[in-house]
Amino acid sequence: MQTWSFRAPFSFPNLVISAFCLSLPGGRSTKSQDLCPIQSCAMAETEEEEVVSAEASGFSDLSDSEFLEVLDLEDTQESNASLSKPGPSSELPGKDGKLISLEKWKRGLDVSSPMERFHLKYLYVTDLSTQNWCEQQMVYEKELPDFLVPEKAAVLDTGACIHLARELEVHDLVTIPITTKEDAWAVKFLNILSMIPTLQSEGRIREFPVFGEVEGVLLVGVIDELHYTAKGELELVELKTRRRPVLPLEAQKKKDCFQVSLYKHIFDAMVQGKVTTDSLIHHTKLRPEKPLGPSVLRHAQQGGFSVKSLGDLMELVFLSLTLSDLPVIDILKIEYIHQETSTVLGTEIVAFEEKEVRGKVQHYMAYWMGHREPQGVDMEEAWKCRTCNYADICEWRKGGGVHSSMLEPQAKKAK
DNA sequence: ATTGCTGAAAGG
Repeated sequence: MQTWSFRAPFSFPNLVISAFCLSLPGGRSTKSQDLCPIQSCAMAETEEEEVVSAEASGFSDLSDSEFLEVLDLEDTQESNASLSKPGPSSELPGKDGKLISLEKWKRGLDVSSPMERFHLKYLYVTDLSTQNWCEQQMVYEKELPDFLVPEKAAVLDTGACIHLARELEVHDLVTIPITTKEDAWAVKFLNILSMIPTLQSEGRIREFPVFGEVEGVLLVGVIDELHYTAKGELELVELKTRRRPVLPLEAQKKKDCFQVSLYKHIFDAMVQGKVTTDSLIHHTKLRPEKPLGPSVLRHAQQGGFSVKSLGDLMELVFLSLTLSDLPVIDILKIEYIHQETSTVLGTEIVAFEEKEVRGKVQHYMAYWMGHREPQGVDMEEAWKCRTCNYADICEWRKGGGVHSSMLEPQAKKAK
């Protein structure tokens, strides 16, 4: 059983409180809720769903988080073997008839795109911002998911916890049991349907889901906060919490700017009606006619939406996005705050450069579509390797700034 | 006749 969080407006009727059902045997949940002391306090148990509210605050220490890292070890996966071996492998056609796996065949020939190789239907916005930091590192993370060193994990957990606390300032979280991906998307859509009117009436929402096809790939993300300023402009705020009370380096800022630029790119497309249900269905392979689960249906009804299928819900979302007088995002703001003290370390107002963003996205997607090899960082940014888990095995480093699969054997430094 | 398949971000 999985669960998804419905972001319930404080005015939402008939909220039920309930037990948390997360029981992935052997798996690790990365949900911030599970780590965050604020939530364990807030858990009350009655029937079937759970509401978390901001009232039970008072988090600060995160000693459980290291413990959770241990569970991560189960997450292993096959190590890549075929990558360095171009050309047909042992599974040639004809041998014992017809049992050739097309997938393996293509993989052996190195024909498939990274999207196919990693079995990805879509990418997260943060995949692309990580790619902006170091493409090669991002590839290794997909290829050989590794475990964060505990200290790094603790910083992430603290950040997640602070974000959760802020989210709970503007709505409750109701955990909804789901069984299918259609249900998961339905909850996402219900969140959108309830957030749009909230933004228009109250002027502020947090954790707004965005999605849209960009350069042929579906991108999915969540906007930290959207609000209207005193002047009536729509402002996006991305909060970045930091372990140390210092401003980020330029490379970090660049990555964060790119992240929020992507959000605007996608959000604007959504409210302009450029994100179609057909495109979404095409990429996600969702089945709009598949019946929704009972808990999702109940929540839809509670929200006043008379829908029977995911397709209905998608239509509503499309209409709500395009007919609610939502403007495009006027201002992109990043706030850096110190984790421990909440001191504001700095604020960036990002100038949205559409052409530049498009160019970068095209370049990044070219990798995902299999049109080019991944690249690591330039020499000047080799300092990034210092904190990279994959530095020891990195083919980019071995090649001295060129992917070693691109090097001619003889061409290697004749000294 | 059968469906494999993802909460995104968390920070450097």
